[in-house]
Amino acid sequence: MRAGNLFGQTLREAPTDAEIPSHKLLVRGAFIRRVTAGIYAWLQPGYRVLRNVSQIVREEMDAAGAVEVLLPLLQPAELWQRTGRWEGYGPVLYRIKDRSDRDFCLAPTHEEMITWLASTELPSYKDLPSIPYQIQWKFRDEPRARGGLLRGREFLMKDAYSFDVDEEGLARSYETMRDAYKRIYERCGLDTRMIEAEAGMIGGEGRNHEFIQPAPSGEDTFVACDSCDYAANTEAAVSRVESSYDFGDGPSEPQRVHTPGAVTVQQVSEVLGVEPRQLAKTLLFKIPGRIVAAMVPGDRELNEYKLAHALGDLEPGLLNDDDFKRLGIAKGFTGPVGLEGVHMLVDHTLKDARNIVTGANESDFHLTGVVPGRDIEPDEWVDLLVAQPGDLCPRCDGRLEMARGIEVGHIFELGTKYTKPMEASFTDASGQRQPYIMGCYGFGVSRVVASIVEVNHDERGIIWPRSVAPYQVCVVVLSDDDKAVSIADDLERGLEVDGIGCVVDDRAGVSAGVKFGDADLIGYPLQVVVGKSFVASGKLEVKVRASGERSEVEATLDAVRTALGGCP
RNA sequence: CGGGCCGUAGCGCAGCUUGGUUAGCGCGCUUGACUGGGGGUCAAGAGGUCCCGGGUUCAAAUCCCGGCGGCCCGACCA
Repeated sequence: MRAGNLFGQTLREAPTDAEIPSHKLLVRGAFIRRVTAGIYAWLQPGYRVLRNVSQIVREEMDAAGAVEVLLPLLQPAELWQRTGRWEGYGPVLYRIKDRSDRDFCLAPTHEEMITWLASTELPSYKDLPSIPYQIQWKFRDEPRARGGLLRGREFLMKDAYSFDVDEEGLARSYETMRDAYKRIYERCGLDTRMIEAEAGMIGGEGRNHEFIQPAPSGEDTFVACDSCDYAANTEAAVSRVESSYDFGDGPSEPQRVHTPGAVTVQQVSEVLGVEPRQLAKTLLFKIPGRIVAAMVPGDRELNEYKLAHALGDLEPGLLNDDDFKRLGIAKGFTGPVGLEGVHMLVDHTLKDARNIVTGANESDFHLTGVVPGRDIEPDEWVDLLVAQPGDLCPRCDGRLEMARGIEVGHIFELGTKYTKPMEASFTDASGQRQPYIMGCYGFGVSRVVASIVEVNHDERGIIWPRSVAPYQVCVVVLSDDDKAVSIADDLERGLEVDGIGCVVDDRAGVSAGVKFGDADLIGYPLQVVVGKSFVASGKLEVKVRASGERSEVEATLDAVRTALGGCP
């Protein structure tokens, strides 16, 4: 490939809308162009990287026994109505009507489609297990697209789905995919961490894990133990709280104190001259048919996912002002004592609490000296806290640390979540119809491209690992001497025979500085310089992009291959 | 959906406060010359619905109203 034939222009400055390194560098290097929020055109080098990542995924999926298919992007509403996700997906689902007013959507994921196909293609237990997968575009009308390729409204995903006869089979499929994922990330030059996670919109009944690439630009926060391998998304993390909420003997019964206008934990603790942790927050939620109170220490956050799980996976909504008015509850002064007709969940760290402060259920008043178990009788003691750095690990005596990362994959044991409502079943050995036991395995292909750049760049540009680089070698031609031109041709041809992509930058009238700048920005793993020193001495200069190391080598294909072998 | 900021040439920006020649600058692009190992120099050019609509005014990029689009933080989410 001649540098002059690439479709695209490198930019010296990144557009203002780009903030994170991968977005800036991918745009500057002419890998991608923004069309509108969250939608990108892939230019030639970008598309090559995307294909390289896809190919690694394909090889590992095939090696793991998965089989590649291709499912439609445009799907009829009926399919989605069967699982309730036509409504459930809400505004994130792109909806379209055809000429006769039938509803369609652009697929945000493909569980419905693959499950619908399974019944006809996998009728017998003899057909199982089966793991179809595809590499296909997904469409989600995100509330906030951001970070270039990190969160797009259109993005490329590898999605695999496993169908098994029973839970044991699912566990095996799950582990097969998990191991394949580890190999894929490694081959892409990423150093991901597998963590426990929330299942979210995909749902499911069993295990689910996220693969996270640690990076400051990542959107996910996770906690990790400093001494064992426990790691979990903050949404799902379990932790042990070290500090005690026992504030000693207090009065023999709660005391009503005047706290005019003090609504927040901060305000109340200032008015009463106590630490925020001596307070307990009582938050009220509604779920169909009842009101729920959730109580946590004043210095801690409530984890709404944990609350939802404690309530049988119903989604609790915070009470609004009208609800408070209707129920006659004093907003800002809610407390557990005397709260009638609500289901009360109290975080288990408060089990041994004594002498704490709560709302009095009366405007401008709080109660001090409250003792859970004596003054209030919770319906349930449960874990309701968002894990914090410094908390103790649930598995060992280590401490949890917090970090940010990019979610580059998410795998789920679904069980029968989709196969039951869609009546997808096979015939077992005894002739009975059974729902498939299903798993699904998402891998963000375009997001991985961005993640690789997040992790592999410097102030000059991208540093692609060889495995995914758009081209592995750039021959920078700085002389129009016949010898220089012909060695560049020879190298390109020779490398291409080996399947090694090579760009020859022989653009006329372009200064050496521009060529070097582009080569560094685009991030070819190896640069080979053919200039006046070659004309004079017959030696080539090679530069390893990652280390910046330069050396002189013989002007032979073998010497260049050897130099390339020294690149990451 | 809440808070903040922003829309002027392909990209980055100035001009707007205080309305008034032909709307400017850098990069990039075109042509020519020089140059030729880290974004080089000189000269000449091309390129604009000043986001859209309405209003005020003799006169609007500039002031007012409404809309659309974008970015960031939060909420939410693979």
